[in-house]
Amino acid sequence: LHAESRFRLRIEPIDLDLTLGCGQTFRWRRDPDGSWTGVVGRSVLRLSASGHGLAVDPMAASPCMKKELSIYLRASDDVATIQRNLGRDEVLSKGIRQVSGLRLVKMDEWECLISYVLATYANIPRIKAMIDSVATAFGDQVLDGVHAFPSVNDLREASLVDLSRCGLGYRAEYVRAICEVLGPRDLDRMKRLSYADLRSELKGLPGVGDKVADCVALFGFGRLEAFPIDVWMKRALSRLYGVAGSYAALSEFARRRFGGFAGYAQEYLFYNERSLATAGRCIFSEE
DNA sequence: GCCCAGGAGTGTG
DNA sequence: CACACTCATGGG
Repeated sequence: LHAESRFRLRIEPIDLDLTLGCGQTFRWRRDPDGSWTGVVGRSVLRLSASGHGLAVDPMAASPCMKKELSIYLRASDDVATIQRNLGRDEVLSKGIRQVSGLRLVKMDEWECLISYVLATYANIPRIKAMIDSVATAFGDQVLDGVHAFPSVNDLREASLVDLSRCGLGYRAEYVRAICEVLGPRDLDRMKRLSYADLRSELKGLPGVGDKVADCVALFGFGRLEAFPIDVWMKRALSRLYGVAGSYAALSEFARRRFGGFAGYAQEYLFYNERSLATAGRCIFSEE
């Protein structure tokens, strides 16, 4: 690890508040000046808006950080095409331009899996605290007070007691069990599975049900057709589309309605529903 | 102190 | 398949 100077990343459109603050990823914090500092792989990066992209200040740099960040922020996603596609939806059509800077992220598969197992039945501030605590306890320090997310082997060596000390509650047992069940090459192999097969294999892991499996498929494995449905999405689907029912039924609704970019639609709707609850503001409304 | 959380697992009707 | 109950804990 060595210090490196600031560089630019061409990526457009992107809004850091929307992308890093919407609750899809948990290792970023917003600085008072509007920049965001977080951990990607073994790099610690400070991002700020700059012209047609981002200015990146590496606080701790790793060899492939530019490529890693580009992948992480899904720089090659053609947001204009995605929005044109989703904009055919009557509900999304009106306000979709306001969230054009909300990009999905593509996290490391392992980090994403554990993060969303921890995310069950907890609020976002607590999820961040749990993940920071796990990283601090078991991950390599890459900068003063900042630790990379622990590898499979790092966590495999952690005892259940030490995991519990991170404030994970009953989730500690899930993490331990996943370390036990998951073979060293399993996640790599799963990258080649179809969405349906990937989903069903993820659901075979302890602590992974319908919703977590879809989150990991979307934010970890980059399957844009995945449409995670949590309490917020149930509210959104009920309020905006008048639909309710089982996970399978709502999934089928989303698949037919939003198609291969359902994941983007999900994050737009998730952000919208949460900002309605927390700030009383919303972009999308029912017909 | 109370409430609830980007649910999952298990048991029962 | 639908529902009920429990799970351990901390941030708001």
